[in-house]
Amino acid sequence: MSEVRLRFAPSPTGYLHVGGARTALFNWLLAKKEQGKFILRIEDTDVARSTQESVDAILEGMRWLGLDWDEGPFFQSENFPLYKEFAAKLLAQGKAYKCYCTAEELEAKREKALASGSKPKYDGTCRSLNADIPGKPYVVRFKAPHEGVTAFDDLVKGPISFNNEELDDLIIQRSDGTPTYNFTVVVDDVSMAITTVIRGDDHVNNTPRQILLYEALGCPVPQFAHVPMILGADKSRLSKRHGATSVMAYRDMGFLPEAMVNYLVRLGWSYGDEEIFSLDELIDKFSIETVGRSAGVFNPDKLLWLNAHYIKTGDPQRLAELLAPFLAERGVNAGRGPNLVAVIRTLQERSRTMLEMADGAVFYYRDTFVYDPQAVDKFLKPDVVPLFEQVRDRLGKLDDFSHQGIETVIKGICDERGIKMGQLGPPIRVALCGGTTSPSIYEVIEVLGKDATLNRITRALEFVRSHV
RNA sequence: GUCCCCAUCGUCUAGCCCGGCCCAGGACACCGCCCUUUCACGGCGGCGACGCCGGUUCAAAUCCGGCUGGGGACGCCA
Repeated sequence: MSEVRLRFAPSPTGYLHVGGARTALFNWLLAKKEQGKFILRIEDTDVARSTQESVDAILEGMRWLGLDWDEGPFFQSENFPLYKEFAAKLLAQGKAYKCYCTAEELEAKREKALASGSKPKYDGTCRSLNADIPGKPYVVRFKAPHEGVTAFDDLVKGPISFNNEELDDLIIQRSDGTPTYNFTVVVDDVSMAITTVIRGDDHVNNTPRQILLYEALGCPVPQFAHVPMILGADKSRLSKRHGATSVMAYRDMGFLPEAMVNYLVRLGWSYGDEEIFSLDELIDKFSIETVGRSAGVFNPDKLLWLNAHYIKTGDPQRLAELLAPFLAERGVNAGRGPNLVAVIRTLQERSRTMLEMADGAVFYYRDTFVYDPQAVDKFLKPDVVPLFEQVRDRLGKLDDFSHQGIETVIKGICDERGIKMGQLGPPIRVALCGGTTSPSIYEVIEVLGKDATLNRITRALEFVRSHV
C-alpha cells in the first residue's frame, strides 16, 4: 500500500481565514494519522490578485496553528511550462480545442442564458471549428463529453453524480497563455501524486470537470473529501461582517492556537461526547469519514470557552511568553515588579483571553494607579484608617510571607476586631489594585511582595486622610 | 433559473449505516441555587430539538418518497 499524500492549496489573495485553516487542519490530521505526506501548494496563477503579503500571512497562520508541511510550499506560478505542456498534449490529442470567442461575446451569451432561465454554459461555437486562425487570440478549451454521467464517492458526502450534459467545455488556458484553476489543480495533483483531496464544499461542482480531466490525461483519480462550509450566525457564508475571519486576528485578540485548533476540528466533527482534544489526541482519533455533512455556524462563545480552558490549564511559563506582547502594548515592563509567572497563576482561572489576562495583570506593575471613584466612595472611607494601619503593621512584621501566613494575619485581624472579612477584604483590594475586582487578596499580597504591599497600603492611607 | 449538497435543542453535536435500550445524551450560551473578601473557577439543577406530510413496519430520529427550508456552484477567480 502506497502512502497517502494530501495537500492544502490556498490562493494567496488574502490572509488565512478560519475556513481555510480548518481544511488545512483536516488535511494535516489525515496525513499525520495515515503517516503520509502533507504538502503545501500556493495557487497563484491569478498573478494580478496574488500577493507576497498573502503568502506570508498564510504561512504565518499555518505555523501559528502548528500545521507544518512535509513538502513545499510550491508555487503554481513556477509551473507554467508544465501546464502549457499538458494543454498542448490535450490539444494534440484532440481532447481540447482552440476557442476564438471573445470575453465580451461570452459574457453576453452568459447573461442571455441566465436571463432566459437556462444554465449559462458555453454553447460550443468553436468546438468543431477545427481551424487555426493565425494572429487571432484564442483560449484552449477542454472538450468535455456531453453524454453520460460522472460520479465519485466522496469521503464525507458519499456518492455524488452529475449528468455530463450539465457540464460545458471549460477553459484550461487563457488567451494570454496562462492556465486556469481547474486545470492547474489537476495537473499539480497528478504531478505531486496527491491521493486524497480534502477541500471546501464549494468545490463539489468542480469535481466532475476535474475527474474528466484526469481521465483525459490518463491519470488515476484521487479520492475526494468535501468538507462543509463554515457559516455565520445568520447562516450565510462566513464573512467579515460576522466578525473576525482571519486566523491571526484571533491570536491578536488573545486566543491560543490550541483553542483555535480544538474549536475548528469540533465544528463539523466529533468523537462521542468529548470536547477537549490536543493535536496529538486528534491524530489518534480523527477520521475524515466521521466529518459531518452539513454546514456549521461559527460560534465565538464556544471558542472563548475553549480558550479559557486552555488558559486555565496551560503552563504559566509558556503563557508568560504569549502574554509579553499584550503587556508591552499596555506599557508594562514585566521585568520590573512581581514575578510574571506568579502573576499569571493568579489570573489563569479568571481570564478567557490573553488580552483579558493582560488587563488583569497591569495593576501588579503600576504603583501609582488611579483609584476607581466608585470603589473609593464605597470602600476607602475614614473608618479604614485604623484597619489599614494594623494591616500594615502586622504584615510588616510577618516573616512567613506566604498565602497561608498572610491569610492567618488578615483573618486574625478580623477576629480581633470582630469584623467580617467582607469589611476588610474589599478596602484592601481597592488599596492594592485600585478597583473592586482582582484575584484573591491573599494571592495579590503574596505576589506583590511585602514592600509593594506596604507601600500601597501607605499610599491608600495617605489618600484617605487627605480626602476626608 | 439550472445543477449539486444539506436538514436532531439558539449554536456545535451523539444517536441514524446495523429500526425497539431515545417521551432523544453531551457541550457552549442562558436562568436558578451552592461555594465565596470581589471577579472568576468549580459543583448542582433548569430551559431547550428529531422541519413538514405521506409510506414501509408490531415498532421510525433512525428505512423510502414528496414537500418545505437552508447552503453552494454556474468566470479567460480560485
